[in-house]
Amino acid sequence: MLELSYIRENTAEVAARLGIKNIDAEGILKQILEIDSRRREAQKDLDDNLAESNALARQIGDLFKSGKASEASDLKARTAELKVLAKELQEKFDGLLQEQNNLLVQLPNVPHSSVPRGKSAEDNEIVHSEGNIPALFEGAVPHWDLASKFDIIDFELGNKVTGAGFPFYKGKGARLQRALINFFLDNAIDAGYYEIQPPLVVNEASGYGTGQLPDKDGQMYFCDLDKLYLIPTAEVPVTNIYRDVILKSSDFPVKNVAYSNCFRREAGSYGKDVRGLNRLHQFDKVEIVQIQHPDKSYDTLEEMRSYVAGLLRKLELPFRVLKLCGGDMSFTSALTYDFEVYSAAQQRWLEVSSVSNFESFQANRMKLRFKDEGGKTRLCHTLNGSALALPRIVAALLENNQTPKGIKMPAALAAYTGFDIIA
RNA sequence: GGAGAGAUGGCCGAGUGGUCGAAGGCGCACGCCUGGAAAGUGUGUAUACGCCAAAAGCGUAUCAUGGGUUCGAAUCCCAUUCUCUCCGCCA
Repeated sequence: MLELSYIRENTAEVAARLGIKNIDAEGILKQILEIDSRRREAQKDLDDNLAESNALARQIGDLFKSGKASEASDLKARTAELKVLAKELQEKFDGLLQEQNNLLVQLPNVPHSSVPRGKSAEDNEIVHSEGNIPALFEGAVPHWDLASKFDIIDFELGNKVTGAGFPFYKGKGARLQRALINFFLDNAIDAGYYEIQPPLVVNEASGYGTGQLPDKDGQMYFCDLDKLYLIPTAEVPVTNIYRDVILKSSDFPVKNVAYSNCFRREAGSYGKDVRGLNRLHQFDKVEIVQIQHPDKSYDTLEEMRSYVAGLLRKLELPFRVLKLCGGDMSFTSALTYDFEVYSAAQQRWLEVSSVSNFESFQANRMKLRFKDEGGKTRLCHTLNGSALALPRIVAALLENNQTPKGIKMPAALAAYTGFDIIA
């Protein structure tokens, strides 16, 4: 959620920046400010009323103590009037505040000034490419065929036991998963991240804190009986650790890493996008989360970007980095880099990581603040990124490394898998 | 799941109807003391919103959450949530 004071002081700029996300916000901004001035007026009236009531209550107390009961009764008549009025004023104020919040939560984060304009994924800017696209041998097949050929991932079994999008990993497939998780966690720890194992379900306040709620309600699995949501990413519990927290400047940077299962309903997905491992309802991901001083968050974003690049390099996967255009960015992000690996048999780029700076957008919702050098309480900046999401990495590893003799593992992984070929 | 106890500031903890945003302690910050440190000592130390050009200052709200009683609620009543103890069940 954007800060009201920021909107108030930079209205034109907010409107212009939201234009990069193809949102015509002028109307809603105007509405917010109009309600804001009415809200403040209502608050003034209410506060004045309550101040008078409080003063009278004190007087009545004093009069009672000094035995002047009749004078006290006279004042009581006035407090009764004030009380009726206070209720009305309170309702008016609450209504306006509610109205204002309803509008505020609809506004997405303001994109960074470097974000390119654009409508869709077509308009994303490729800022980096690396690695060679492998030339596959005659008879190379997509990963879903490799999965069944070597019996390492079983989609049919998943369909039977649970449903589409919930595969079983078996034998060397399961070990490869476990190896990747450990590989990613160990790398993160070496880079200074603190490992956390979070709960896989969260309450409503947490969903709201990171911005999944209210606008992405239908994308999360929900346990109705207990009113809990299955997490779509570890970002949700790990960032919410800091909900309603005031950090010290010396706490920066907070660097956390968490491995978790992720659950996504993926309503509305279809076609080749969901084939094989390309889009699952349950998958594994290692997520890095940082909390930073506002002045340093963009340096941190670059640091995270180069960290993720390093992982892909070690895995010897060809990849490219995209700076997302306004139209393709998430609701909460100010700047996002997507990492895509080339999956050679499908002959397409697959998104395996998304690294974002949310600036103070999440922090404002969560009331995550810090005391700055001058002792002032300010909102922190939050960032996160996948490092990495497993399924598409597995897809690319299987496809790119297939040979007539089997699937070779990159050297960096062999120590973790305990084997160097799936045959 | 059954029975009971409880929820107060960063932490501990006092407070059972009035001047209580809240004693005291710890912690933290700054100063004094010291060759330096420790100890000692002094001062300060919640958050949000509003008024004000701004600071100072002032106002309002907040003692788990939401309602209620009262001129007045941390304190009384009701509901909800959570925590702890005992019993049961259990990886």
